[in-house]
Amino acid sequence: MAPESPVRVRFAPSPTGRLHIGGARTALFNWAFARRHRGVFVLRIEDTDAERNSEESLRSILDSLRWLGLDWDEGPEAGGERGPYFQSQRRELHLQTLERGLDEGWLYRHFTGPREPGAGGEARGPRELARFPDRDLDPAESRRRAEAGAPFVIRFKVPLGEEILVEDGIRGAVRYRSDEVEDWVAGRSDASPTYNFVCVLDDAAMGITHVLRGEEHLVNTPKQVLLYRALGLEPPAFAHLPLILGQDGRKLSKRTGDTAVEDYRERGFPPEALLNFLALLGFSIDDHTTVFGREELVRHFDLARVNKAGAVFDEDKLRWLSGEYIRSTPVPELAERILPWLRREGWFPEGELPDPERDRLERAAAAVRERIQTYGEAPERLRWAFETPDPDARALQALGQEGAAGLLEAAAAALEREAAFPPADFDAWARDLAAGLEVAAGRILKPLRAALTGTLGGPPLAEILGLLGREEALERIRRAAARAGGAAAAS
RNA sequence: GGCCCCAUCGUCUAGUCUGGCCUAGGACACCAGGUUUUCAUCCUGGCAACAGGGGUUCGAAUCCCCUUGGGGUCACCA
Repeated sequence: MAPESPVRVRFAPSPTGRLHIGGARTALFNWAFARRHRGVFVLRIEDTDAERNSEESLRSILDSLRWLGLDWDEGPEAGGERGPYFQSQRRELHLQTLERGLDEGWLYRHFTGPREPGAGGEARGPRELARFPDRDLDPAESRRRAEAGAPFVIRFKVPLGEEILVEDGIRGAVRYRSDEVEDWVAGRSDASPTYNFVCVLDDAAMGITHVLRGEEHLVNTPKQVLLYRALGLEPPAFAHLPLILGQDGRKLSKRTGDTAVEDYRERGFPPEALLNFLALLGFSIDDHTTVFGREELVRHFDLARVNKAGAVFDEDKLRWLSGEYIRSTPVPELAERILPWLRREGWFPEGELPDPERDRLERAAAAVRERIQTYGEAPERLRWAFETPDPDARALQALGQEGAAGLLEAAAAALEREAAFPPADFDAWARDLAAGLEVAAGRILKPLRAALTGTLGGPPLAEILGLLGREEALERIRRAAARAGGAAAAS
């Protein structure tokens, strides 16, 4: 792009629901494109569907964008010179332009009977495009009937026999013949303008230079290009992003799984991971870079590197990436991140944590860091530490082993004798203990683990001991010893 | 069905524009082995793809055509 025409892109969601994964990816690519070209990223709210709009949706969308770290330069709560940023606030311009189109003859009133329910709808044949006789109605007559109260919608009078060339930044040249474009509705019977109409007016008013949007909009493009022509305006550059597909290979929808960004947030995916994953859907930096952050994305973002084919949303890969980010998070920060989930279990109080609690939290974070892929998995991995464990089958077996009771008693006694808790060099301590009792280390360690956590997996014993604390640990060991096979201890 | 888009491992992709360096590279998943007191992490190895057919060319994953397959869209929703 020429330097004198700075890039201006926009993300234009309608506040009729939470931010969808597909929308987030569109926002991300627009954001990256703007940042890459030192341009402006605009957020515009398409709130023209009064029926379905909600304040709650708007809040949720802004929230999700911010959570992902996608900051907008102009838009709600950011302001800007090219506002308003709520579509509904441009109503005056929209209505005036509707009038103008009628006057200039590129729009016409289509007088409808008592609410023709959509001209077509179902599978339609080749030439049954929406063209209506009112197209050629005398303007004066048209006005007269309107004033007489006859119901009508306003349609775009698609010129016949024209070629419409869309130079798509991702797909290249896409050609349409205007004869294949229907006389689309620009103004509803209640006088409100429709999406295709206002979208163009707003993009023009806001000086949008590049429109990057989902492929489902590709077929809208010829309609919009025709409108730009009628308006005597130069259309922006278009680029249609490949669709995000569900496991079934179709456009991602609620049927296939979670589709809202908030769903992933609630399940405890780090925003960096979701962002990274989204960037990988239809884009790649090179032949080997998989894990990268926003800065790197911006540095490398290029429409030429965006794919044409749709991409299946693979949650396994998202989970892996998420685990990757968690493992690279420093313990104190990870502690902070998983805290909300642990609080939800009632394991930590609200408010500032006192030092002992903070220490416990960090030990907990360290214990799960390499064992979870989402923050949401932390509680299940840590339950044993905060609640009395219920030994599982394998743990029971370990506890029932010959001599388990005696070995546990011996371990408890040895632990009690140690000045430090847990022993400074746990491995050496365990070795010595095993040697003293003349058994293999595993004979002691397994039941110990079972007694402490109720399962045979989990973090290293030293960490378990540290997290539990001397008192609780000893109590668990003794309690388990009392229940373990005591008779066998003698043998 | 009309129109439009697309087509490399099961999945995300590199390579395609600017044919040869591709006996097609990386990642996820899966399988096997190793490290680890356990689980996990980590390391090593393995499995696995150019949809099919015609051209063009000395040479095609790369260019052209056809077929097949998949998707999008056909609202007074955006």
